Amino acid sequence: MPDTARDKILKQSLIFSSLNADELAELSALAIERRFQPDEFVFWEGDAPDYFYIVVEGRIKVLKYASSGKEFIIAFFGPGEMFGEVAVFENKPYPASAQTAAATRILGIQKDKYLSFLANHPRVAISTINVLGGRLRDAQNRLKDLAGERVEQRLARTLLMLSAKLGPTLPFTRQELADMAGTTTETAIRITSQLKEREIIRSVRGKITILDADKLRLLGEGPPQV
Amino acid sequence: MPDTARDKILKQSLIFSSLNADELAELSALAIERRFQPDEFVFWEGDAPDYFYIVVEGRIKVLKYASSGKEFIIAFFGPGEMFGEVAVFENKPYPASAQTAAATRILGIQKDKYLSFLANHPRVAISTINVLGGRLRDAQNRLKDLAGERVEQRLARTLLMLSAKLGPTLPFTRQELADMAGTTTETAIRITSQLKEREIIRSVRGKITILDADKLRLLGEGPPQV
DNA sequence: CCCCCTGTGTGATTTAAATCATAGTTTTTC
DNA sequence: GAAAAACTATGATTTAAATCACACAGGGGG
Repeated sequence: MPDTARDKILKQSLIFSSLNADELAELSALAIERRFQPDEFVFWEGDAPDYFYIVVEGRIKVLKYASSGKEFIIAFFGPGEMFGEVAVFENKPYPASAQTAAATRILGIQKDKYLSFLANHPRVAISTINVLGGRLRDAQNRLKDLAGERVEQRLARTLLMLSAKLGPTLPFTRQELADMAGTTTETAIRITSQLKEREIIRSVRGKITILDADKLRLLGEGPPQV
Repeated sequence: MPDTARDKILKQSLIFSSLNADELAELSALAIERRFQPDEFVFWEGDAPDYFYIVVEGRIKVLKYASSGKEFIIAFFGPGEMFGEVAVFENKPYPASAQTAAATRILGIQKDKYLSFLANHPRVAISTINVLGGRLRDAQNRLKDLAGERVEQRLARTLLMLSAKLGPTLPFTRQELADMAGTTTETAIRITSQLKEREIIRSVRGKITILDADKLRLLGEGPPQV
């Protein structure tokens, strides 16, 4: 049973863009589709990794919990992006949980099937390496930020990172922002309020629009007192 | 000119273990060797990524600087481990600097040559995916720690992570430990002094030996007050 | 239509950890 | 073999950000 939306997503996905129609069909045949309501969990940290996933429609939040229960958001993923891959390529339990942030359709491919597909499609393996490389680069940047930058700068950089991917209008609450930047909701509210004051951002409930990316960049780069 | 030490390292390296003698020779022919004194820089953050590297002998420290100048150590790499790979697979400047931590020999392979080698050796590509997956997992764990755990726990986890790789005796100063855990030298000294008091670790200048990994794990996992 | 929950906003207080300061001790260097 | 540098140590003080506490607005669901 052909599903055009599904194949279109696969084709447009960064990892599979090199595949021709036949190969896409082959891949598509391996996949099963799952549908979720908002806020459902696709898997939990610690689960055995049977599947690796690609978002077809909607939004996935990947997160971990600190020992205090505090949530840390590793990333949001949208259509065409893969998630759950770390566990699969390592054959260890999922290192984080995945929760839908909206009504979401995803494609799941069984670990073993995907690994043999990879072995037979070197270009897909290379793309996978590229995607993982990019994620590793991002993670290392954030590590440095969390270890050495202050909250205001971390928030500024988080906003910039998000807008590089999603454009100037960001569909996140202050709480989500805080959970991505490693701070508290109150602090995130305080700082974004200042940014509104200075007309660097605009915001309505659950949405933040970046008005002046340059100023934000300045804020993120260095301490204001320098 | 055959170099047995060099070929041995390649063979033992996680990424190349699947290659046979011919393939190893092919790879070896692509590589050039570079030698460094301690504390020299192999590349700087922002440099154009011409080469990707494998450590033959010695130790490489990969690090980034916060805007304050504070150093954050992303990782140490020893014989058989690759570094500088993120930049190469993404064709962007090196996202971090690499400095030798001892007299060090490394093998460098030109980006383009390595990419075509990968394309022709799917098993190496798969191994690369595995290594990147592992590093991504580690990075995400550390992100969560830096965002949500307190310094004592971060230090405990840093020690455990290191000892999982290197054994119970760790060749690091308090300063290096601090730069890995995202804290200051003074704080790292204070906390490790407490750990010595409680006979969880032992230490001499520049070396830390873990005596009681279980207690350390307990410390790292949860807040003591729970 | 009203209630409730979620998101935003702000003030007061606390606290963990950074910063500043000083010193002893071991290793390296000239 | 003396001097310098690196590492460890510890006390006092400051500070950024968390925590606690309360209030209000708007949107969605019953």
